[in-house]
Amino acid sequence: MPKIVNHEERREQIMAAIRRVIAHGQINDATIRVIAREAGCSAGVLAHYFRDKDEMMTSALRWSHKGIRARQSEKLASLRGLAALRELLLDNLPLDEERTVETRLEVSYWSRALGSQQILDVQRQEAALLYDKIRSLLKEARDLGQIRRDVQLDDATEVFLALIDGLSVHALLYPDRLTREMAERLMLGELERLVVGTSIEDIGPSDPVPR
Amino acid sequence: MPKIVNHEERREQIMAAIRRVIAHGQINDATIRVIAREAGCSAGVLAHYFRDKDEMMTSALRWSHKGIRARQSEKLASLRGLAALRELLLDNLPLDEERTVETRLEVSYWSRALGSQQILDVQRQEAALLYDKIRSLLKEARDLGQIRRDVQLDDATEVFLALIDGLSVHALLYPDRLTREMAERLMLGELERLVVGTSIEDIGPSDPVPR
Amino acid sequence: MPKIVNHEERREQIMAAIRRVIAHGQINDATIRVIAREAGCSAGVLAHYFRDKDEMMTSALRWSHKGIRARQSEKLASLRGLAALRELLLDNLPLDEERTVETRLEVSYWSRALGSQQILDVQRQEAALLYDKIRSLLKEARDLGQIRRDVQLDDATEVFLALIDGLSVHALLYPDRLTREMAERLMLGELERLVVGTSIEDIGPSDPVPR
Amino acid sequence: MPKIVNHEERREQIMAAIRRVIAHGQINDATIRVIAREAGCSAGVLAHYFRDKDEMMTSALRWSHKGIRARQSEKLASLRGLAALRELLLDNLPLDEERTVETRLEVSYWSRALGSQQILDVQRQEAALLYDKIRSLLKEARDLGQIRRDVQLDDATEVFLALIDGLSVHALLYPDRLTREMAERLMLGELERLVVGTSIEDIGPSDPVPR
DNA sequence: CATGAATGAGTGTTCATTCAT
DNA sequence: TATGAATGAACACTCATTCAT
Repeated sequence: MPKIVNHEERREQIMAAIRRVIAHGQINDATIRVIAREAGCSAGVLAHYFRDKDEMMTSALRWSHKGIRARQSEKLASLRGLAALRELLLDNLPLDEERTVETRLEVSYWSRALGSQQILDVQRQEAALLYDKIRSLLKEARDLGQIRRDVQLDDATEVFLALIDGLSVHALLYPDRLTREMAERLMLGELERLVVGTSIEDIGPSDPVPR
Repeated sequence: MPKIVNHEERREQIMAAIRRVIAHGQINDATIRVIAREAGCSAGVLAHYFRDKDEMMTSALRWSHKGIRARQSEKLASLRGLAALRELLLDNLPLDEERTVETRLEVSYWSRALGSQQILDVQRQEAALLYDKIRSLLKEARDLGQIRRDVQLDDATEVFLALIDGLSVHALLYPDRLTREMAERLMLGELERLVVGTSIEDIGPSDPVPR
Repeated sequence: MPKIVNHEERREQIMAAIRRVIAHGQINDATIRVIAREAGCSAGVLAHYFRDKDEMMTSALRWSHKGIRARQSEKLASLRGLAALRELLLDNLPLDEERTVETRLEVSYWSRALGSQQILDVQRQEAALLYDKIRSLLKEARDLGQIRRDVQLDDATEVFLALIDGLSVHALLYPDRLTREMAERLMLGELERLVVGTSIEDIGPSDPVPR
Repeated sequence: MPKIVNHEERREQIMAAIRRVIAHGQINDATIRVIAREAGCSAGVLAHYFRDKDEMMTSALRWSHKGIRARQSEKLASLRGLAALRELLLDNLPLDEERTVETRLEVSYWSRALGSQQILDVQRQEAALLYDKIRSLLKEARDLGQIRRDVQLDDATEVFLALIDGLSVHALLYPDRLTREMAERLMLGELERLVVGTSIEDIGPSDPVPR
């Protein structure tokens, strides 16, 4: 029998290497050779696990999205409505190292998406999932009477999505101006505006996560 | 000093070529040869006007910023307070072809900024200018009694900056989801929230620009 | 000795795969991986049956020659002199799919022979066998009084060998110009020139093979 | 002004290098780096003169054909009919070093033609030119009463083409068996068969060229 | 100033081969 | 035996840069 290798596991090791490379520098640094060195293998081995570099990069993006979704699923598992929305919005900000890396990756791929339909599709699809999640949580919160009845779901969703990416890119590029604390506070402030009668603080502390 | 005029003119032709190249495809397509062809000159000539490619790309970014500032200066020349702020916020959205190209360029450079201190500095500096402008207009509007007294200037400025880039990147990548009209409406909606007693419509129509 | 039988059987499967690969495309397409896939086995297995790729390719050529010889032996088993020569000459032309594949293989290896003494030796050896066979059949035909007494055996043999490969390569590369029918007719015409007093048609029909 | 380089001259230098590389070894040895070294320049420079390697190889083949045609044009300039035909047939055999190199090149490309429509087209086109030339000279010779009235032009042309390539490939691969002298003699013998009443020797000596 | 030829490092990719399992 | 993972060199090609003209 041949050397037993978990194919998917190996792919993930390589995708993790891509992630680290992009996290350290810029996406253009992610060459086959650099990725291979970061993954601790030779350049040729990458060909066993990815058709070509495009698939490697696209897969790395999808894999990052998958990880984010898994974490958010867990975080939101026991939450509903406003509390869940609050967790989701904050989780999409680069408030710790892990999420900062995710944001770097995302921003890096935006520029690639401008020239690659495939990458654009991956991002569009993921953005649509986030859109749906936010919108459904907004609706749930409204149905639960946690936020104002007159909130326009579609508009509010778009604004939150814009704030997520806007605050994220600014916290990433200008961390001295927009600290993690400020980003979190501003996002919570926007959420509080929708809340009926009560202050956002009543929802509970952000960290640790309320359950 | 005709030489200097020609020199700068030639630089601008080249930077305009870079802009067009990035507008068509992605920033990685902007190679020396492609830029030279787009500028209608030979590849070697670029070396006379720029130290190296990094300076070329950085200069092209600065030049784009300069053009944006010039346009906004003109638009805001006869406006004060809320009306001026409104113009400024809308001008920073990709609501026409020209500004869409500017947004493409900006987003493209974000990914470069993650690996280049020089580009990062250029963007940080420009962001600081926009920050100051928005904040001072917010203050002016508040002093004029156009917006609520309790508006936190720094926080509101950050939120508007986040909305600018968040709505911009979404309008750029997902134009089917976030149309230009929606982006404009959502931005105006956020501004309206700050206005005292009156609706945003009272400020005047967006197009033509009120003077 | 069943192992040895299986071993040779496996070798033949692989060599048959090489033949099919070359038949489809060009000899440079015959990579280890492609051959393995065509043979329905893994790439590594080939190392068990051939020292290296050179031996694989050389063996495939030898195997093709062996097959051709076997077919011709059978065809000529009950023939003598002119009739046998006629069969042999026609069998060396790409007049059906099988022999077209053989010709593709042969022509492909010519170019390899220019850089590989080993392949050159294989081809030289096979060419010598064909030379001897043609010459001996010519002599037999002459001794039988079927062809003219003044035929120079060596010269005529060389001319037939040249016609075989010349007509073959042209029928292969330019089938629209030199059809199979023309190639067969021209070869028979050349043979007829040697025949005494009688027409080549007297020898008998070409298909089915006279016995 | 830039360094003045005769573009076509430089292309020819490179194509000559390709020719030499193939002449020394096999066509697969003709890699970009080897060709560049043989041409005495860096690998990158080849990109200035050829779109890609395919164009390089195809151009080298066309250039070889062009040289052959030029030589034959000169040789045949003052000849007609049988004498011209004789010169043409002999010129297409590898009877000296120059023509041996040409033959090596041609045989090498045959195998490429099996997988490249472009190369096949180049060869087919050249073969068609040679076909036309031989046929027209045969007709001229027949009209001049130099060869038999009953010669079938198309058939005879095909036979001569087959002999050219057949004798060439054998003289190339098996020079010990088929010497240059034999190849020449056999070709002349085939031509003599067509001549009326007279021996081929009456046409004149082969070298020097009769004028 | 302008040219474009030339360079050489670097790109993604392919491939024959080796080897632990 | 058989596997297929791994290697590392070689491949064609691209690119920013240099420089003689």
